Amino acid sequence: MKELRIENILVGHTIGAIKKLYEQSVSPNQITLQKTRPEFEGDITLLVFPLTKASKKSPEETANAIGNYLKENVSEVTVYNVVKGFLNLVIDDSYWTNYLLNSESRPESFRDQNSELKEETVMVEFSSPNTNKPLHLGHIRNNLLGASISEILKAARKKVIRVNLVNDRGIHICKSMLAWQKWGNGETPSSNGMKGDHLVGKYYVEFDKHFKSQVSSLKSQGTADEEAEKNAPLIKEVQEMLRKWEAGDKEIIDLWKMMNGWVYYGFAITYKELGVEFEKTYYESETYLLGKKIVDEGLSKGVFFKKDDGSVWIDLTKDGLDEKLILRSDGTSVYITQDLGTLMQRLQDFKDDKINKLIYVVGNEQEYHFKVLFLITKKLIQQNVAGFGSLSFGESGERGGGASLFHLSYGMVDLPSGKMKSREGTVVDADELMDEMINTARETTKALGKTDGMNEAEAEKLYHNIGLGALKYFILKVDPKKRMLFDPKESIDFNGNTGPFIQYTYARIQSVLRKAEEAKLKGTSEKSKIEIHKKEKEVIKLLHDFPSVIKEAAEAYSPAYIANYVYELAKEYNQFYHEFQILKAEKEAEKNFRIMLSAKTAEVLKSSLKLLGITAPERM
RNA sequence: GGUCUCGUAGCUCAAUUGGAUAGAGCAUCUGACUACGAAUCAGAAGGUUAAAGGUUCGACUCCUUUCGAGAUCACCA
Repeated sequence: MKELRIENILVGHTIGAIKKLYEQSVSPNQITLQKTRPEFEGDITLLVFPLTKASKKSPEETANAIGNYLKENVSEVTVYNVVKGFLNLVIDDSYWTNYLLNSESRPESFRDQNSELKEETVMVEFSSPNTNKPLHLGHIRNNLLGASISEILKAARKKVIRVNLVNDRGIHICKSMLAWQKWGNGETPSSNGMKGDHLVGKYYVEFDKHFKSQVSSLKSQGTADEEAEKNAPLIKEVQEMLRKWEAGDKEIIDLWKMMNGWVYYGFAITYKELGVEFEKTYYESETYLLGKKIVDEGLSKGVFFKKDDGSVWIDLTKDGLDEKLILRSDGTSVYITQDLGTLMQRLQDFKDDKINKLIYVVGNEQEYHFKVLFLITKKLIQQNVAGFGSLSFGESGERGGGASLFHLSYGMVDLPSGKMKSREGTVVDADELMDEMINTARETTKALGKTDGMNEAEAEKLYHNIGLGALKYFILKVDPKKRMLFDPKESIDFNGNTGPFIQYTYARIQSVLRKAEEAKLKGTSEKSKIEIHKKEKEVIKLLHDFPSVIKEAAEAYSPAYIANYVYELAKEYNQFYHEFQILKAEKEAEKNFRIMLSAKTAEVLKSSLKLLGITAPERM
């Protein structure tokens, strides 16, 4: 059953007021409502400035007239006041208490409450690791964003398909392979106990070390910089290895399969630790050939053109860009070729799901790449290449506007020393960072003596939840578009605006609720009997905001909206908790009402945390 | 050099997309546990929103210029 929300009621009646009072019609988007600032009396404020065009009266006069109309016609509006062009409306307590009694707070329930949201199928690509090195902090941001946005979209009535794209082939993969072949002495993850992805990463660094020393010795013999980098024996060897790989050389393929196997085993552990899952994983090695087919067809239909050396290009000069390479002169594919193949593969695989939107969660360093990819897709659709013409995919990377391919471009995670670079060893390793967080959680929890009555397994699970809660919140609370700074020397906090703060608030409420149950208090309330206090109303108002916060977060693709909201709610509740007694309240009705308020708050805290991929512990 | 982002308290981040006196946390200082859980709460201090113009009822937000930081412009991914 859908409740009519007060905002909708007010918008409707404000339009009515303008019509009645000034014989003008205004559209709903001209009506702006906002929360009343705490220093003024009221719950909701209507901005009348935009309406003075219709009224042709001063803001104050207009505000008073509308205020009067709303008070007469909307039973929920009890009192109003006007400050400059701001019309502050007081909403009757019964509206808030009714909301509290009737609301449902599981994210799934908002699928119904947010009924104006469109139901559609969205594919979200994220993670997208390379198999030549372990995951680092940058990948963590990517994974957490992808996972969280998927949850948020689900709560906003979308059907979500999460996909990973593993970059498992190419020259960089061969570098690790060659280095292992030369200097590995048959070392394996089981022989030295190293996690597979870390072992392979070690040889990627090893390659670079030897390569650099070859380059510098060539340079000291008088070779020019560029020449040295092209002619170093190691680079020649690795190129030869890639050719053999593409030719299907058994020895090389076996080596590749073995080492990638190590990496996948390592990744699986990291993903499990992070709590990230996918409906399907794609491998570049399985889609790049399909990309080449698209290029062939595009060539014959005039989307692409061939240069004398055999390389294939697209001319994007009319679109304000450049000529862009699609296929190398030796016929091997590049990144963008593979992306086209993967796109087509996905559309085929999920034909029955009728995908409306595909979101690529990829860093902002690749904005140019996606601009090009989307433009190429548009041209392929126009020429009906590879069946693209029958699809509804658009070209736009712009937010909104019904665009079907969207690059969710997020900012880099920087260290105080600047950008992270794998080869230079200036990365914050994902596994190490998670371990550190869990250790800190373990130490802090023990120091606070919170493990009483827990067995070892429960305690370990708790440390994991808190450590990862801190890490996830730390990363997700920042606007995805903005770059963020991480200082490894300063450990992530557990106090203040943090994940554990919210988890603690939840656990504390659970403790109260357990005691309430022991005391056989039901937590229901006859709303009319009690007077609600300001702080209680503030909490209810925040609970009331939850559905619209989900909607906004989904539209902006921003988990930060959820993080900011849930922090606000936890803070507000804690203030209430300190100010009022719950189980020891004077009147029975107050007790029940406050238990109810606490229980609902806990539900929303848990639901919000879930949207961020964070677990709410029952005790901590 | 072309294109694109960004610049808010000492530090890390907010500001409902143009709305009221720019808010939080950390760090610093002060106070509150014999209490339904102190990973909490209350308070103090901290700002010419990089700078200068402009647009309008109203600008951290939009436009122009300057300064500063970063990304990108590969037969890399």
